[in-house]
Amino acid sequence: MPKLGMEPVRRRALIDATIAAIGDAGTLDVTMSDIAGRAGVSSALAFHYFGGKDDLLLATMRHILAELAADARVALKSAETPRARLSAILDVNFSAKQFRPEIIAAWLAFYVEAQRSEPLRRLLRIYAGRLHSNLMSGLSALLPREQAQTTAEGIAALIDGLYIRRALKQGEPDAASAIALVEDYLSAKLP
Amino acid sequence: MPKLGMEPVRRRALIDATIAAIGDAGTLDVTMSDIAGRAGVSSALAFHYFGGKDDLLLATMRHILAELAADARVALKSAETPRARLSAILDVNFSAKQFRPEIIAAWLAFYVEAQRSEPLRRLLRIYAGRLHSNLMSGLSALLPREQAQTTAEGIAALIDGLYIRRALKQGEPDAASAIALVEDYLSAKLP
Amino acid sequence: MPKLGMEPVRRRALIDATIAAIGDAGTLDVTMSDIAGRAGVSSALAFHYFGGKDDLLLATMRHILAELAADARVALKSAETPRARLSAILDVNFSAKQFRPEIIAAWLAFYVEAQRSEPLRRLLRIYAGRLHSNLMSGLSALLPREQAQTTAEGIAALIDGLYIRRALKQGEPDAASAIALVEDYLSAKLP
Amino acid sequence: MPKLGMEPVRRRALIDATIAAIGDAGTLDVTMSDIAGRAGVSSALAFHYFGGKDDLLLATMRHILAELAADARVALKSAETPRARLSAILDVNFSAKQFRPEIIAAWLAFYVEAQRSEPLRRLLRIYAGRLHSNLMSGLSALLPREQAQTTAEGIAALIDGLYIRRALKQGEPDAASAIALVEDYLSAKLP
DNA sequence: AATGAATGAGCCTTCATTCAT
DNA sequence: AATGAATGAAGGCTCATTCAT
Repeated sequence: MPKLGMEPVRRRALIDATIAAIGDAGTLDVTMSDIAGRAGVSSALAFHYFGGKDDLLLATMRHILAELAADARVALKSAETPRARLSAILDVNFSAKQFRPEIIAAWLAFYVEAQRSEPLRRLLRIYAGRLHSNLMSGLSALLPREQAQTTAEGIAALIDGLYIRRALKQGEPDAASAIALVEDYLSAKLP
Repeated sequence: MPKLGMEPVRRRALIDATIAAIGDAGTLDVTMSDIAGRAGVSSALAFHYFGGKDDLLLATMRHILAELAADARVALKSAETPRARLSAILDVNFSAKQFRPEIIAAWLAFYVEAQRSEPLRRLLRIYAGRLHSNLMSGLSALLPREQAQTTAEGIAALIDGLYIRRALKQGEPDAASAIALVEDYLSAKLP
Repeated sequence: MPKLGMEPVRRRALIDATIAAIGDAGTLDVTMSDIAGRAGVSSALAFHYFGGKDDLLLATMRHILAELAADARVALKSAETPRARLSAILDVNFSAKQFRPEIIAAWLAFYVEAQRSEPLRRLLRIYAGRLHSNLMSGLSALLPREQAQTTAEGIAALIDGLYIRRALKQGEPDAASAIALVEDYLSAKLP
Repeated sequence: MPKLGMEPVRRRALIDATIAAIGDAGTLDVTMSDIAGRAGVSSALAFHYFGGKDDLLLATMRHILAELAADARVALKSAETPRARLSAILDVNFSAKQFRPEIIAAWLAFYVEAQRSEPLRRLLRIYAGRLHSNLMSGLSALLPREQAQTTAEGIAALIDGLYIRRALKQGEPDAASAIALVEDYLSAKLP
């Protein structure tokens, strides 16, 4: 029973289904039919709205990054000191919403795919740039320029490293200890 | 004209071809035909020697890890202080032989695949364990147990993070600055 | 705001769009969506007015043939001798309006399709019959019955042959030389 | 039960099956599965040997034209006068082997497709050139240059026209009357 | 009068895998 | 030891068509 204004609803449902499918499979190697099935529509509709598999995947990654960016924006708004900004960023990156098996799996899968897809690479680079500048917004008040840069890179690498290492473990991700590890790094670096 | 004793030669050629193929593609999503073609044999031969694609892939990962382990063993043998052991480990992980685009790509691809393949996950866990104990063999003499543990985990995460972040860059990997970053971390942590 | 009396307007727009689409594609293998898009309406409307793709195609061919018949009727009206009738027929068939790339493409495509579609075949046969009788209306005064028949068939085949051979050439169709060729044939046949 | 040296056998079977399929359908719009099924193999094999549908289609047209060229070569070899050469060409073009429903259907379908496919267009142009030069090899001894050219073009157009008009008829093609028509044209043109 | 929403069916293509030789 | 021959299964994508609004 066709209704009007379904487009945004379907788009969102398909993106959510894509994340779920990738989360289950641990790869981008999921079928359009699977995704569409999870969203409760035919695969043809997914093509109708997104044009093709690559586009759906790209839209999905874009969605994930947009959520992350929105969360970060909110968290930073209530941080009152540079040090608090840093903790806020970590909290967001390892929040219950982000540090979930599905999101982690999608994250990794997209990283791998980025080696082949220029648009995807661009997307991830933008995210990396945003993370870096967010980190610098806290670090540059606490460390000399050079050291701030190095530390920002270190934190970024640590975050990605902690994400990827999750792939080897089973059970629920342990955000607390991940955060603790990065905070420990920060403590060692800050005077 | 069939020759005798070709088996080890073919196996090695196929594994090298697999690494090359994965390196070019940036995924495990390479065909057996492509791999066999690169090795100069028919794809049927790859099946003959390895049984199937998964097995070939597993053998390839095993080979990469074995090389890494061998390199580490050699490097640690000539390290004379605990601190030197740590640097030796870093040097090996970011050596010209390991920190190459192909190996990096394979690494990532296998990490992702590990989410689906138990044998692969086991393999990577063994490597992670080995890295951890290698790091501890240096750290436990320099830091209290607890701190040594945390630092070892931090370094391991940093290494993986630096590997994964390579996927976003182009051009040759910059081993020197990767090492510098980890060494900087170490300096901050060690008294 | 729905308007009244839109039906004939839409039907005509859709038929014109069909000719244009076939002309561009060189096949009947055009999508209803493409056609509807060119006509500025939704594809559902095309179904509403024509019932289905085959019906739209048939209506289009019918339209082309009707135009041709109308042109022929006018041209023959002002022809005063049998010989003039023949030239008039040729002029119409190779007129700027008929001997256009789009029409030629449609023509061929429909001929091919006629092998599968009985209604289409009937349509083309009617056109063939009309052409034949038009030609006879000139020839029978100039040649004995038998010879007139043969000549009419020859001219008809020549016309179709000249149309089909256009498919291999590029650039604008050269009506003049086509007409010259048939006129040359006529001159040879007429005493 | 795999045998060696099957390649040429399969290629030929697939080309024959393609002609048959096109003949039955009256279009190039036949499926690879249908073709492969007729040839008694899986569709995957058709891809294996030909690379894709377009390539198989092209190979099929090439095959048809090669057969025609071979027949023409033989027929011309035993023609002893210029006039005999002309009749020989007609006999070949309307021989029982060429003027068959399947070949006619394929012919037309390829003509239509030529509007879209450059390689196909090139192929048909080569055939047209060959027919023209064959015709000129007879005509240039019988008519002044200019007239010979025109006549060659006329005959070529007549042949194609007679082929295309077959699409409207049913039952077996009537080669005799087709030849008679062209011969009549020739008689009128030759002194 | 007109369309957005939705889908079933089908096609091209790829690939891991098998097997007789 | 090595391969040519062959295929089943699956996936991305397209399109004519329907229907409630």
